[in-house]
Amino acid sequence: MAKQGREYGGALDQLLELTMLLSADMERGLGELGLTGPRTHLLWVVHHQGPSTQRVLADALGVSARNITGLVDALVDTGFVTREPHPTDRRATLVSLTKHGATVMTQMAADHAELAEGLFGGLGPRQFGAFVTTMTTVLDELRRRVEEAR
Amino acid sequence: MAKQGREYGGALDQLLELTMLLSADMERGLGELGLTGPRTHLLWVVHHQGPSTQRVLADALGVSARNITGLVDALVDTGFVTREPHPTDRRATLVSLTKHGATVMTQMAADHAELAEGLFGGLGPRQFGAFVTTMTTVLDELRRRVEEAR
DNA sequence: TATTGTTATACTCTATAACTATA
DNA sequence: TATAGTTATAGAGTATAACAATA
Repeated sequence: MAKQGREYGGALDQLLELTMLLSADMERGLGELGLTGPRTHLLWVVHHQGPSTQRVLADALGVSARNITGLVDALVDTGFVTREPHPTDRRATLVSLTKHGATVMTQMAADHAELAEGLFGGLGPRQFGAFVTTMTTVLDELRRRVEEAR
Repeated sequence: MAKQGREYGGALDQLLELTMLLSADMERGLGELGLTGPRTHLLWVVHHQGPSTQRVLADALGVSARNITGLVDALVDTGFVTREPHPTDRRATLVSLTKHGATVMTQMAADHAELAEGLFGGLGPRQFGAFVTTMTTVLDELRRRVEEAR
């Protein structure tokens, strides 16, 4: 029992270390591009959903509208996005990627795929399949806990 | 080939979602205790390593000495730690847990174990063992990449 | 000289509240 | 009335640089 508990704790520690290394690995290089984590997250949403109002971005990122104003200001200043008037709602603005922003995000998607290949490419098909299955189970349990706690 | 790449990407997305949920789950409740992520990280180090100089804490957390001054200031103000003179080096100060700080960290370790049990307790022994083995492999690859990138 | 920690300054991300323009 | 976004204000975490006290 005690031994089992220690093993579980060790596995959680592995996940936490992986969490930290993964964010370090991803955010490394963002600085050279003039990007930060939150700004990249915003670009990621616009890259996948297309031109979006700031209200939509606030909900997607789970932050206040005021915060989006600041992030978009910075991304306009550094040439990643533009603010355009919304075609039908004159209160709203549409945030779109510039050509530079689109280029950077396309490269980032490729890097994402390369990282995935690097992390999992060394596993056998059986081992990889079992890992995905287990991750799904663990994720479901974690989602359940987070949901229940709200 | 293309299908394989998509599968790898999906697994990486699972890991990233787990990363976000895990930090959300852990930081939930810290606010009620009057703690934040970085302050808790500092307490965690002192809890495990015992009374420590600010220099040691800066290295352990990977942040500047200035930053430690601010975190310790806040933790002293809120009653989690004390600053004591170093017995032999009059330049340095030793940061120690107060009784309250120690109580909170002991409870946090118990919560950590409970979370691990909740996440992995539903897996069979075989499945859990395979998961740990795979995590070890993936972590090694990730550590290798981070090391190589420095 | 080198190291420990602080003061000074600045930037990023975050929040709430009050306000303007529009719906 | 309600919504989209901004200005005003504040707090946390982070950094570098200059400095004081001590090693």
